[in-house]
Amino acid sequence: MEYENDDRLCVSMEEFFLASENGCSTQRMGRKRSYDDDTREYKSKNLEIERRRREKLSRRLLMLRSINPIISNMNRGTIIVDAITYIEKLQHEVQSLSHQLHQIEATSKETAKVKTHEIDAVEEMKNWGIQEEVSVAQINENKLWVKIIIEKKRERFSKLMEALNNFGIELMDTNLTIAKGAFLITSCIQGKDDKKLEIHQTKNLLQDIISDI
Amino acid sequence: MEYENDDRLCVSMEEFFLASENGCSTQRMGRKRSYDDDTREYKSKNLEIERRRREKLSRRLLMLRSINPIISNMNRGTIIVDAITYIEKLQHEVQSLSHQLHQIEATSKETAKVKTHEIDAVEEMKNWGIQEEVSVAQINENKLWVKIIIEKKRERFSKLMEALNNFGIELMDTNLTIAKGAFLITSCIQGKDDKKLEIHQTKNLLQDIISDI
DNA sequence: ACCCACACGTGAGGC
DNA sequence: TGCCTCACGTGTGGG
Repeated sequence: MEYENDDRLCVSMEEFFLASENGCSTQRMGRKRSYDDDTREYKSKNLEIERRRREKLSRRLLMLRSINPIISNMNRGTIIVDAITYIEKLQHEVQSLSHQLHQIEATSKETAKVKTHEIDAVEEMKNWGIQEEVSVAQINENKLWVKIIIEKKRERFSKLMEALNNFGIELMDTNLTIAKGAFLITSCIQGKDDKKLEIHQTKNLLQDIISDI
Repeated sequence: MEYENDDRLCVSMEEFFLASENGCSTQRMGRKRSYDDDTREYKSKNLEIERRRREKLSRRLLMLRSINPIISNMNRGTIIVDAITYIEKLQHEVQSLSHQLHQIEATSKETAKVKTHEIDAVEEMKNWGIQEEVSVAQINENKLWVKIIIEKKRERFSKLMEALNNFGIELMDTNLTIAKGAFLITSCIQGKDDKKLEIHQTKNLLQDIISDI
């Protein structure tokens, strides 16, 4: 009678439990007795409120279980202990991940700190009257010769070589001279996999790369 | 916690029914009294076990609350709902962090993929009969001249320059030639802040650095 | 038969 | 006062 507005969404066990209880229609014995003797019928006023409270707590417990991917059993106790272990697992995971991330960030900050040591390369180049320059010449059908003079910047040489490698250009007998705030790079280059390199295209490519790094 | 020496015991079944029938609310006192005279003493056998169960569940709930930094109230219900929101927060955090890390890792994998292109530097050096070498010579009171021939490895030149910079050694007019699987590095060096460099110490330092990178 | 987990109704106590 | 939360002892169904 009191169960007719039971809109709980439960899963198998409890649902079955409740359903059987409903179907059997056996009320609790104490309640039944007090209901038979209808002269009294105390009913305690707390009954429905308490029932709502239990219901709400049950819903929340199921909610807690539903967002936990690791469930060993659907006992009330194991739901909580599973939640605890899951929270600990997540905490460790977050800690580990943020540690890794922080470490990576620290190393990048370290290199950034070193970068501040080399601010005046442009000034030095200007003082020595050195101009930036990109020259490309043909050696033979497959090979080109390049000469690059650029401002000295940290990692710039590595980045240049990497970029050329990514564009399918192979470097041979490369030479790098660092002096007076400038990089002087000379190298023979040729395309990988018999790819032909054209002089003007290559020069434009080099200038594009250099302006990016 | 203080329930161990709680000597309130249960009322017998008949007594419970009787109390319900009469609507009389004297159950707890009657319970104690029924324990005092041991002629009745039904005790239901489930009592202690159920008490243990409640106790355990309470402990676990407290445990769940203790590992949760965000607590709005220590109600039984709010503990659970706080745990739910905390788990969701942690899940989002893990997802975000792993996403960031995965992105960074993807870029570093890109560079690692490039590294596989340069596995045979040692072979090439051997084929050309090139030996690794570290030479140091004195130019004047403050300056040394160094010549280094080492196997070509990615980032090795940058690391060497960085290491020397960290050791307080300034490089001038550095020259790097890359050919036949080897790096040929020549440079003038001097100590920063008028620090004197000794030939043998410097050579040992160079060899230590090279063996590390 | 036993054991376990749950829902129940109720009184106590805090605010 | 009333409202809300909790612990209690118990009945009951499933394994």
